Amino acid sequence: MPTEARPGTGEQAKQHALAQLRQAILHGEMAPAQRLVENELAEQFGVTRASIRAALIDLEAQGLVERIRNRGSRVRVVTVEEAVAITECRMVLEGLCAAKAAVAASDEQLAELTELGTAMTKAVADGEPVTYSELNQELHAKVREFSGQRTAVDLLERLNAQLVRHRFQLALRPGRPQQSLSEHLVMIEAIRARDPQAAETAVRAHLTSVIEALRD
Amino acid sequence: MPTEARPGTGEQAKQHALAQLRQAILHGEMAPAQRLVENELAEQFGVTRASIRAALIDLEAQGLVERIRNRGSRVRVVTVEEAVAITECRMVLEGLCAAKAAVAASDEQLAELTELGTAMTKAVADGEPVTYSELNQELHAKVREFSGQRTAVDLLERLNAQLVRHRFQLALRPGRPQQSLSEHLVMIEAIRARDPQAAETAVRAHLTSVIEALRD
DNA sequence: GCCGACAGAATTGTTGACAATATTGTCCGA
DNA sequence: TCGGACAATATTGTCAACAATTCTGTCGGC
Repeated sequence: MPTEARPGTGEQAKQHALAQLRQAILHGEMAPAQRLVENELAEQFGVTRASIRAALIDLEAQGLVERIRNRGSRVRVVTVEEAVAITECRMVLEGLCAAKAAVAASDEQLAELTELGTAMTKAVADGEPVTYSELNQELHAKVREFSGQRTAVDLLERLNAQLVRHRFQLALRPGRPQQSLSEHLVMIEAIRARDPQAAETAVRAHLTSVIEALRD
Repeated sequence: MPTEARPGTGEQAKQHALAQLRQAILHGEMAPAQRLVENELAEQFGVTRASIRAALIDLEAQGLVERIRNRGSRVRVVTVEEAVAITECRMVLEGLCAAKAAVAASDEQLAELTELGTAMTKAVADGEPVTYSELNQELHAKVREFSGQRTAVDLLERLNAQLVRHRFQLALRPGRPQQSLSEHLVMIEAIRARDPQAAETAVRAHLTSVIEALRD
């Protein structure tokens, strides 16, 4: 998945440079259900309509945009129920990754997790929810990476991309970081102990809590 | 995901008619690593290259074909390790579905599962591995359907599509249907008992056994 | 005043041709 | 005979124009 939007020198594949459209959506620069007109996008990004078209097909497959026959494309809106369903899938898949990571991670990687844990603790103590949210994502990403389960990682990245909008809301909720933090620390500890069963349980407990929070 | 290939009357969207390419791959009509030249496919299916192109992008997102810059497309070959990784993901996701189905299924739906169980028992007794394999898939599909978890179902269908080639090999292995059958019956019983925990455990036990079988 | 039909505008779907790139085969020299 | 450079070929990537479809606004009839 070439999400690297680095059109700097070669500018060889403009269609890949259009993965910046993906970034635009992920960064919330496109309104929730904004219409995506191919011509406008083509002009905006300085490429041809065919490239935009290919990019939109890609994004549709990733569940980020919706395309209706002869009617155009919109950025897909994820309802709360969908967000819950997605998070349920995340729950079991990340549980799998955590269990694998507990077995497969190197000692250096374990140290990285520990480091992240202290950083997150500090972020919560300092009352910086944004920093915490970023560290949060980094932690989950590292666990996925250390699992070596490429299939699960692919699926999870696809799922996570659909949740950007809901994630922000969650991080800013008062009291939420505190609960989240303790759950994460349990998770890290389980992986450090190289106990796959405990790691999976911890991850599922955490995401169960996220689901409850999502339901408001 | 409009995989409905029904070009019968309108023949309106040729690009959708090209989802028959998907069928061709799934039915094994394309060699394992066969080259897929856009021009050839365009002529073969009687559509333009642009449509084929869009279809290939779709199939790439589904993990069925591989596309390399300026080099073309091939049908993706799934190694044994990948098949194991995919099945691990299936394991946790189907576990989720089974747990949900145990709670959400109607009594009629439970009856359907029971019926399938007896049919599978008969197929094994009669020594018909092909019939058994079909019933097997039907059972898994029904469990997914009854769960009402659309996200998980989408992911699972994507994953299953990548396993077609390996599935056949497995079903024809001597002794395999017998073991598989008993695992399936446990699974059905757990769902009928409306015990989500037991259902998830049963599914995971079954797919763990499949993974071991995959490893030869 | 309301409803259906019709024309106009906007947008996507499709087509064919052209440019960029990688592979393959060939030729020359050592 | 072997190795490297170079041309020929095949294939994908990109582009602009055309056709088909859908939506919008207006008009005429009831």
